[in-house]
Amino acid sequence: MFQAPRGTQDILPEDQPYWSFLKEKAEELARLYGYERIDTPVFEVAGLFVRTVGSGTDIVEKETYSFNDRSGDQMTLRPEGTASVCRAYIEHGMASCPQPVKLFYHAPIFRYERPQAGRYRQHHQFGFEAIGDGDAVLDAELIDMAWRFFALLGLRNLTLQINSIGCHKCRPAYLARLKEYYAGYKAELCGDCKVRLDKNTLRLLDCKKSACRSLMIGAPRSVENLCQECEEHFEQLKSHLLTLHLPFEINSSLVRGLDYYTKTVFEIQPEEKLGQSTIAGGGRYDGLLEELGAKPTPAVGFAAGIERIIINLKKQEIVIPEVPKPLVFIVWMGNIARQAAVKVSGQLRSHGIATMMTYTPRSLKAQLRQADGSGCHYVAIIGDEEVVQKVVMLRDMRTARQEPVALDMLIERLQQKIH
RNA sequence: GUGGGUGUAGCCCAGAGGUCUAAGGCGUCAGGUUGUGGCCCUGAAGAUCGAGGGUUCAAAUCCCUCCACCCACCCCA
Repeated sequence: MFQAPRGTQDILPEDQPYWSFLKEKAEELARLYGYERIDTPVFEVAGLFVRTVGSGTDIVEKETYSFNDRSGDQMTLRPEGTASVCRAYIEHGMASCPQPVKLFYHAPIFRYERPQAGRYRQHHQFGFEAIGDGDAVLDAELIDMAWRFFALLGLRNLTLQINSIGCHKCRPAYLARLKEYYAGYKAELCGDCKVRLDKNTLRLLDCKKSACRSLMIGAPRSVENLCQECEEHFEQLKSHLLTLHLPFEINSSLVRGLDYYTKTVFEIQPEEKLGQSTIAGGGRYDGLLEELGAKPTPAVGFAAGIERIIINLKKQEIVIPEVPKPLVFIVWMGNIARQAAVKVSGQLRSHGIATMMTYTPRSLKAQLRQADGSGCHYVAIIGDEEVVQKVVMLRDMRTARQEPVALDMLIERLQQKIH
């Protein structure tokens, strides 16, 4: 038997209300902050991600789904959303639009990882990117937007952590200091961190091993090693966040796994951690557009993981709006009545009235059971009697009352019921 | 990629070498007379016991391999 590929999942009807709910709220959020929808291809030329996310990152180094197409070009299923949006911004000359250009998307994301709770090989993200403005006000607005998203969804007990990791001017010096510090304790570092020392110095800061964590306390902090521009930016960001009453905390060991971040980085997590905890993360990426060949263009963005949000909505038992059920279920007895049922169903639907019906002959009892299970508010019963009298027996399943309604009055009557 | 756990019908699960021709609940379908649902009752369908190999007179039950899922690490949404 075939199964869905490892780390992927079918989204069944019972879960769809969560997905529609989230999409609605994301669209509401986008409207609220002036973001427009963009969709980009599921796959891109492989080099796009190598260039932006970084060749040394885990995402690019060992997690991509890549393939050669029939002409031999190397393609990659997108492992994140930002690079594609930036590519589209450049490709369509959006630098000529009023800046910043604010775009949002929701898209499947592919990463070849070992699946576990809240971590899949195909997962879905909402992403919001604001390209073309470097002011800290925009960072603050974006963080405010991320925070508001979860408020709109009704999620409680979240934490907002921010940090600044500097820019291409001040970061090299900071990294050198950090490396120098840790090099002095090389013998005490865990195996992973010995590798990080040379390859990914920033990540030394968020190792979870207790020995490394105690070293982290004395480590130089990025926020204390910013250049003047970055420091001012960070100060302004904090001030604007306070103005917006956002309950942020500064986490100086917050770093992100993509190379393109500069200055602001932030994450939102549930207090009660279940498995993979981060439900949204992002930051500023002032060097990314330039890296792709555009003139220097500042930008900020964040992404939120849909599956992880749903896990938390369920955990917090948040009630999702129900998807409405059809209004009418038509049941019938006998071949002549069947003809009438087919005709009525067509007429109802032509008038926008959601209708279900029985197909194969069954006992009236069985049909009513099915109608009951369908959740339809009304059942229209058609038998020989009704056909002769040109009526249907319209039964209200909630009150269990029923009355004959003339066929030519049916639509009008049902439209009244809707209001 | 590393380590640990689990794997019995669509779902939840009993079962711990012969009494398993695998039990129960939910769900599905059909009935409980002649045109009426939600409760209740009856019945039916549905399982090569994750797959393959082995041990044994005998395996869902023991062993090995593989696969999948779950959990942690790693990484990230």
